[in-house]
Amino acid sequence: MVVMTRWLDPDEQRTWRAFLTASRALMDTLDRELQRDAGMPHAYYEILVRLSEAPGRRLRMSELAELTGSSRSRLSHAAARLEASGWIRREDCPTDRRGQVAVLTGEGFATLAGAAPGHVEGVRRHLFDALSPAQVDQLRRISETLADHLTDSGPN
Amino acid sequence: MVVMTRWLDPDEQRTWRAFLTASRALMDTLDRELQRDAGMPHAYYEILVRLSEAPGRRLRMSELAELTGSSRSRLSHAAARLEASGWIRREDCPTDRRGQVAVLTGEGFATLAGAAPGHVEGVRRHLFDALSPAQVDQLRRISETLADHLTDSGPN
DNA sequence: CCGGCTTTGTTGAACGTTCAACTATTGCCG
DNA sequence: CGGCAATAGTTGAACGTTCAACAAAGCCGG
Repeated sequence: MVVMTRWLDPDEQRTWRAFLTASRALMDTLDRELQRDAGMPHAYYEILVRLSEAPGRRLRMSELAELTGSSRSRLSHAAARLEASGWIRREDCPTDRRGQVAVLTGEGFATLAGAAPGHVEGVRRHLFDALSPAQVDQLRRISETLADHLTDSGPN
Repeated sequence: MVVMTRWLDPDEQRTWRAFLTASRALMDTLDRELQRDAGMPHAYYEILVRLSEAPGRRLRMSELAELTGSSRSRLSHAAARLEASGWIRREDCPTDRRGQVAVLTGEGFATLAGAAPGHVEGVRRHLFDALSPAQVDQLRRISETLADHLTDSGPN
């Protein structure tokens, strides 16, 4: 038999909408700041960050896609742009002839170093400054739970 | 004097990344589900929802933009597409000759009614089912705090 | 009532993402 | 070894968003 939809009760509704509003506003704000101050969207900033943290400042496209939570296609397009900006370079992978390795250039690192302080300020100002330490802790647990839950039963 | 950047401590770092991962994964998942089941992105679904809740199922473009947290431009483009799909219609505003009123069509309402159950299931499954009642409450407070904080000192 | 300032909404171009199709290579199982 | 599914990455088209520029109408002080 067809199961009746369990609609959201008023509290759930309110939570869901507040979450939507807040996360959208937060992301939009940080995106706009980053675009203004560093000329790149947040997604591209994240790519540079991940590369900067990797040994040799280099990562397989595949791993980079995994780490940044983006599709291979998205990363490919992004890499093309980042390469055109001179911030990364792509090399053939020595151990897998199908593979490519993205490498952060000096210029890319410098751009990142220039953008990071402002961005961190933004994250602090718009996120951490607004919350109590207890709330930060709650947010971490909630986020980790959700992330686990979503990657388990996954993209289906 | 130039103030040294206050970097994120390890806990904050972890929280920030978990939040990024979780909210991106959640939105991506719901977006994909909605695209698959109803042929529209989540942003457009929200527009239809807001219209369906308004008296007369109609709203000024301006208010609609406010409610959905989108720019006027974004809403204009979205409205053009929604109109092309036959889900909304635009009329001149009787009281302000500059204004336009977006009206949900019968077809739009029907599409929304068809999409809603599946979407609500998705929200329940991917968000509420993963969290304890206490966490849902925490998430609501956190989100409302953030939303307030972001609209106060605002888009600057 | 006139001049300028604001508000409303649209437009086009540039950008970023998605999706499906495609190539090239690798791994695997008989 | 030979065949074939799986994996790595790219591509182009369609879509959605942003940004700056714009037209049209309202508002408001003199």
